[in-house]
Amino acid sequence: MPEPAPSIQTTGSPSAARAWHGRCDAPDCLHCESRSTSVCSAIDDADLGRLVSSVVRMTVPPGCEFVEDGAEATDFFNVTRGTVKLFKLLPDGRRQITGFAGPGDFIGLAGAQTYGFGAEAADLVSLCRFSRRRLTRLLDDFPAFERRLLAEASAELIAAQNRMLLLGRKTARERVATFLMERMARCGNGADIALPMTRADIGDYLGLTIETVSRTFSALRKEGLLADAGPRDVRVLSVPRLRRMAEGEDL
Amino acid sequence: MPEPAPSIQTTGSPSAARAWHGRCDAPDCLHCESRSTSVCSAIDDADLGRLVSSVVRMTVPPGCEFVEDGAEATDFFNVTRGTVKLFKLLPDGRRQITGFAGPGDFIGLAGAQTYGFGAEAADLVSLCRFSRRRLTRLLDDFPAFERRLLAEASAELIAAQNRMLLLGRKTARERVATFLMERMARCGNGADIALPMTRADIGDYLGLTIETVSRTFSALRKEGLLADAGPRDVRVLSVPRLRRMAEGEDL
DNA sequence: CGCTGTCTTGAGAGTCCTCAACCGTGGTGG
DNA sequence: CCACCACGGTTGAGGACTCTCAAGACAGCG
Repeated sequence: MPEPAPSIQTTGSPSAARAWHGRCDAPDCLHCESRSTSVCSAIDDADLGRLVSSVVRMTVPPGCEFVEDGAEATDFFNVTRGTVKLFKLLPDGRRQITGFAGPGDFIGLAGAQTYGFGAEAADLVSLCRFSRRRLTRLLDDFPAFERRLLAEASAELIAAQNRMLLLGRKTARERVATFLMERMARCGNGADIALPMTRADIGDYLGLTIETVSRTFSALRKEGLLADAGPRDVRVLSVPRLRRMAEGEDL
Repeated sequence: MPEPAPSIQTTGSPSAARAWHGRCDAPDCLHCESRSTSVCSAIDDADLGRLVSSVVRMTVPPGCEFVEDGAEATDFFNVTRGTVKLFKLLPDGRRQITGFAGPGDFIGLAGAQTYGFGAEAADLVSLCRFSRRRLTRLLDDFPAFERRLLAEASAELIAAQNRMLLLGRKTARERVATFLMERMARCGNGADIALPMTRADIGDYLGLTIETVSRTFSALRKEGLLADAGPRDVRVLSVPRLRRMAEGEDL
């Protein structure tokens, strides 16, 4: 934990927000970058006024932990920019990253009174914040919104089961290959993949150590499956082989 | 796969059902064993007629795989008795059990058109089956039902995150200890725990091999944390120590 | 230019897996 | 009736994959 975890910036505290964001946007749901992909797509343009009044837009600097495991679950979030790390900790510091949330992803499906996980910005992140009460009212008034949230939760549940298969039964190579396939899907299925997280993050995501992640990347490079494509990007040279490796039909 | 996977018995085929169940109950939601704990509790007694007409009651013998991974998701299930194994497979046969569903648990939250997992009865299981279409109609007509389903999904998501922490970061001892604590909670928090699953199932649930599970049980017995309490039951002799071990504050 | 943080690579160790043998139980059929 | 087999569980020996510890390269930044 190197950084002193800079505080959260919101539209509610304009001066502080300026320090980070340069300027302080009022929420503009109609022209939101994530309008079409997020849960908000379940609400018609005509009803967006209700949404705008329920939301606070925030900008969060890298390293900032804006959800703390065990804290009271007062708010829910929608990511509109950047990447968020969701994680759980053991008392001795071991960490498991349970997911990376990107633009359009909803954070905070807890049900319980307290969060069951922590959340930290991996890079510069923009969020929409809903208070628990306002969200409940939105659910009451917009059944489609609730339906969409249920669909979201179901999809996440499926993803979680895939992650369990990975963590419980896949080898290091298979894990890294799966991770790269996942990233590819998120980066538009091009061969070039952005990795906005550190090796430590990847390791904690895949249940491996930094060193094993690094060694596995090196091995894949040596085998001609992977190439560097920038300081924080890699290029997949053989998608089919990588896919087969991810599925466990190892070579 | 030793058994020829006996076919599913439903109230729709009474004679076959008799072969397993002895008799063939029509669904009686009002007096259901799981009335209070399942998602059905979100529907008032007065509206139970709608529920009864949407449900088929089934009895499934041990070893029967009644949901196949990748198959079209036509039905949803509610467990009323017994234990169901939910799992995912790799092509070479490696298996990860993603959860054990017991009485009151809902199976099938997929969202997608196809199941993302398989389901198999661990012992003699009773189920209520909803067709996808009927369930959708129930959701439309009973908002409380949908709300309850969302809560269920959220709770499962939290559980899934805990399982990721276990699979990614816990040692074999910690995994087994966590498993026992989970089982204890499910068996009413008494010191005696029922284990209706085999060592292979436990291993596939915890991301370990049969042998490691067996060895770990033996070690815990030798250390005085555990004792046999029947052919398929164990007794926890020191709940606090087991809990500490499960949390990762290992000894 | 030194500092810090990230990444890489190597050597050795450790946990868990693989392979194998053995035990006890329950069902089956000669 | 009992030998026989299938199955689940236990235990041992050896091996493998990944982790731990350590050192060094590199980039960003004060």
